[in-house]
Amino acid sequence: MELHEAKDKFIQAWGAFGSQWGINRSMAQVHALLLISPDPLSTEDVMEQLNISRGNANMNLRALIDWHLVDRVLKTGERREFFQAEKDVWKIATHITRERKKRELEPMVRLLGELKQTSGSNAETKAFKQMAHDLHDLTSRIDAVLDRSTRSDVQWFLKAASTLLR
Amino acid sequence: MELHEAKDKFIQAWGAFGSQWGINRSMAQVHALLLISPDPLSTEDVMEQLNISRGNANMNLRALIDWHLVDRVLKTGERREFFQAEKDVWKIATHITRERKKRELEPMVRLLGELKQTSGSNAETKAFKQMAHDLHDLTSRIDAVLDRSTRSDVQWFLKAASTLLR
DNA sequence: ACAATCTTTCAATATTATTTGGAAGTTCGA
DNA sequence: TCGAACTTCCAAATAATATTGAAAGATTGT
Repeated sequence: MELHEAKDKFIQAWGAFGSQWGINRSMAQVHALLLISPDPLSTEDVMEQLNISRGNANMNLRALIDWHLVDRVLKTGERREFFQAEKDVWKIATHITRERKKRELEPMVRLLGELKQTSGSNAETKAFKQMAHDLHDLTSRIDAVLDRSTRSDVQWFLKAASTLLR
Repeated sequence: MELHEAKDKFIQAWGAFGSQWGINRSMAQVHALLLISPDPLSTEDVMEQLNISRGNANMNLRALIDWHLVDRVLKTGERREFFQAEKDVWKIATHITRERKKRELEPMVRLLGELKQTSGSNAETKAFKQMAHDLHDLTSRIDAVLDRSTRSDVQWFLKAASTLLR
């Protein structure tokens, strides 16, 4: 396959994949573009290559910086900023995981913790409390794991599971 | 907190959570409603309690059945169907994981496998191939783990990680 | 076979999310 | 301080997605 075709497929696929996971298509595409670019790109480069507006490029670049997936880079003698993606897939995975944990998992754990103390003891309330309890237990365990596990723990787990269990 | 307030909060939160993860709000809300209901509900019950149309209720119930998150139940002497959610949180997690693996992860692994063989050897192509290779490696490891890991493996991992690493 | 009751489909509509593009803001060097 | 070069903001436009509701399709008991 030719490079430009492959790049294009990758950008499209990453965009589609992202939008199935609640990340907007452009943000995922900008990320994809930076991921496979050997050098940092300017806002204009991103606009051109993806055919998106300046505002859109800017907003998504900022969001990616927020997520720690992209860094600003200054080139000496250049006024404008350049952007460069983190290329280490483990760091990418970690940053995405941490960010979503903070934004989505933690609030859910907190809510479930409250809900499992709902007052009452009829069948309906019992079913509700049981579910809140079980979900709280699962989500808080996951939360704890994400807090404490390191890259090497996860690598070990993935390796162990994918070889030992073969 | 009162039951009806708690139920409502849970349904809203589950709906919002779902939509951040690419699952539509109604599907997640129907799921939430069934999760906390001690008895199976009919389509009409779902329509009333969530204020959604018949078509919408029906479509999302079918989708939940597809995902193996909800079962049809027949009550003797009743013409219509009732619906009941799987209540075991581990089974819920497993079914969601398996389904998303099949729909999203597997196609991505396949694509990356192709892309990492792109022809060429200049800096741009090399950067691209490297990224495709790294992502393929990560995603296929995750894929392998999801294939082989059982409930008890995961429970063990979560427990070990959340207690030993404390 | 019919009527009653329930389920499914789908085109129209409504809602929500994303994108645009121009205006305002910022920074830097002369 | 000014103007050039760039970045950010945001209201309006557009696009994508979800929902409705009425009609068609099934199924069951008589």
